[in-house]
Amino acid sequence: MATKSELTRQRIVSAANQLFYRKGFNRTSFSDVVQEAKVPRGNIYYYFKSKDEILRAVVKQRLDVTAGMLAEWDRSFKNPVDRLERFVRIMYDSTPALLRSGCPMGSLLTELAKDQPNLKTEVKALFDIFQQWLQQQFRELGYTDEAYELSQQLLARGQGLIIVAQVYQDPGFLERGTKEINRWIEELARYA
Amino acid sequence: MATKSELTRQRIVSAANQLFYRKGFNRTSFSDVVQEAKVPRGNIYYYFKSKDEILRAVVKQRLDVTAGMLAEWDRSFKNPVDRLERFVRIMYDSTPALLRSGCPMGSLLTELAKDQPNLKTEVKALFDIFQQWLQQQFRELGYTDEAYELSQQLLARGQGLIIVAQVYQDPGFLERGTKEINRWIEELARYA
DNA sequence: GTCTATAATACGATAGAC
DNA sequence: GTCTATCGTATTATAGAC
Repeated sequence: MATKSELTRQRIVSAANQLFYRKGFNRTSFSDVVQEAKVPRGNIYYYFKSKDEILRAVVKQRLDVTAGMLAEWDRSFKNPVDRLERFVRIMYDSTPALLRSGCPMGSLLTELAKDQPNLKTEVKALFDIFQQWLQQQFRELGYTDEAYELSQQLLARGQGLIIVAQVYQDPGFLERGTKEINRWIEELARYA
Repeated sequence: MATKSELTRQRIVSAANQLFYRKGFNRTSFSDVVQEAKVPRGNIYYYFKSKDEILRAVVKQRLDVTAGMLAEWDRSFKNPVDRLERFVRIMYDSTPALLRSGCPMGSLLTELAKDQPNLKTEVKALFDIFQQWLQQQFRELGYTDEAYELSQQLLARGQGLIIVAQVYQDPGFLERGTKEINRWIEELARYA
């Protein structure tokens, strides 16, 4: 049920989600969140009793959105190559945001992995959902044993591309990189 | 001249350097730094008038250390392939630190690129010094026009490897990845 | 349930004694 | 130059009125 309460809570989570991406988790204050969400100051503690809990809600929301997206891709594309290339295309499609704030899951993990191990574990789930889906695609391509390794390699390639493109503010590097990844995928498919 | 003042300053920079790597820049407080450096509380403002200035000193120190290391590699290895593979070996040699805290320059840049553009620019210099050295090696391999692109690709591969290895706490992924990069380098050398 | 006022703390930074 | 004491601010979090 979409009570007023539920909607307010949702606004807080969405505001926090954006801010964690644009400013980072540690530099985002409660003041930032309530301002962005247009919720009165102390009210946030009615919904979340700590900042960590907001992060958990943000991760859960991202997981839900991602799960929906992946399910949609599964329906839209019958061929695992098309699915993998659809995944790669996110990087191309969201170039401006990636150049500005990096990878939404990679940058968050990098920040929290340093000395917030509990929060890092939460964020790892964002990698897991993509990794498992990618692994499934490689399995369907015929790479039964290598599927896990290949899924990690694809994630690593994406992360590396995004960071270097961000450092040098170079959308072309991102574009060339995604094309190269697609060539790699097609070659894997050919020799499967 | 190594006055007592200089040594104290150096201790502050070294402490900050370690803490920025292990905890991140924004989560490292002055209290952390003076405690680690064993310098009295307010004393730090005699040497640095702001936290940003400490970061600048840390970057400068890292640049000096890196420049010395690269010069040493230039002396030790005559072959650009050997030099490139020596570069790749840092990742293998520093596996435990990378799994714990990520790439010293990549993770710092990811943190600061979000909404501290001035500090991001400072940290970019750490990428530049490696990038230019790598570009020079690819040039010497015969890849005149492609040297810049190849240097970025090598940086990107390294960054990607480190992040995924850190997410999954998987030293094997890092090791296999560095070997794969070496194969790539040798193939480039072969077809130069 | 919703919101204001405010506590409690940690932060970066300053003033000024020695 | 070195250090202590402390300021002003921003932070997370709470108490309690409505």
